[in-house]
Amino acid sequence: MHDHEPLQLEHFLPYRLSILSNTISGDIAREYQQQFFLSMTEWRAMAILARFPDSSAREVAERGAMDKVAVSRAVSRLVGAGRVSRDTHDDDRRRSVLNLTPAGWKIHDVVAPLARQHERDVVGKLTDEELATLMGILDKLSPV
Amino acid sequence: MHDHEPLQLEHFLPYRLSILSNTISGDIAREYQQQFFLSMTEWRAMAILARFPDSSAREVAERGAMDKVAVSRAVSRLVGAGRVSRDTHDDDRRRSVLNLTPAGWKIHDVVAPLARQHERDVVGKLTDEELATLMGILDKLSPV
DNA sequence: CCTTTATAGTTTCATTTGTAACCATTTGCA
DNA sequence: TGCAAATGGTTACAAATGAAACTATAAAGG
Repeated sequence: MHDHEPLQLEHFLPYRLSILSNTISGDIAREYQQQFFLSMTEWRAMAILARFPDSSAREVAERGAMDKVAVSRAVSRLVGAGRVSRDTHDDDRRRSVLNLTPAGWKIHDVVAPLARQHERDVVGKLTDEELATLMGILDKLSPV
Repeated sequence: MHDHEPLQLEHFLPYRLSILSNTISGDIAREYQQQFFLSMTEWRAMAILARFPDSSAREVAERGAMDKVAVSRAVSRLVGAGRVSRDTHDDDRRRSVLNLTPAGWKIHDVVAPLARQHERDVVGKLTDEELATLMGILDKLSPV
């Protein structure tokens, strides 16, 4: 009678991708959350500020594909915790100028290697060719 | 002096994967959320029940890699909306026996093709070889 | 100039989510 | 048996998130 055609979730790309991504990100996050009371958004903001000092909140949001409210909140907490400094831009007083503080760098220098190691563990399961293909696929599929 | 070695987020796999996955899942979700007031978790539960009728909440959680609280809430809403029926298992009265109702199937039969089409759009950007490699990678990296 | 419009960022409020504690029932085993 | 441990599921409370409204500053156009 009715031909319902359920999805085969186990072969459904968006679903599989979402599980994999959550697993990987979650595994890393758990480690630094315990040690530093650092949310994923906060860590992402810190990583961006490490790489692009003097960014404004908007730039952090753009580079991290996060929304500006999330960034605003993450930055307030980071500033409150003394991990990020917030100044006002000289030429545009709406804009903030964000940077890691020494305390922020100290955390960064623990978490970044940890994240890198975790990535190596994941990537280590792939052949060089698979990795290359995967990066190519990400380039193709990713927005921007 | 200090050698801080910031992460290169733009080449950092967990980060790129997370952006891609959120983009893809978010795009699909936006469509059915508007039309049916259906959260991603609810839709996922429905898709699982379509494919595995008579599942218990725990089975839904397991198959969907969701946590049991999320499932419990999604199922209550679905039952409340008349989209899923909940009975008690004959041999184990702790266990629920869940199924799509006719109203649930009706929604399923709209959303499933929509999801499939969206996947085709995404997958269409890849060559056959890339897709095969990607699925292989997902098999390798995925838990279970 | 001075008014309108755009941009940076924050706040507020409702909703969602995550964790832990909690019932009810069932299972394992002394 | 009967009692502790395990399991299925819900509830309660705190924290995270998202959308919209809001403030402050800057840019654009008459």
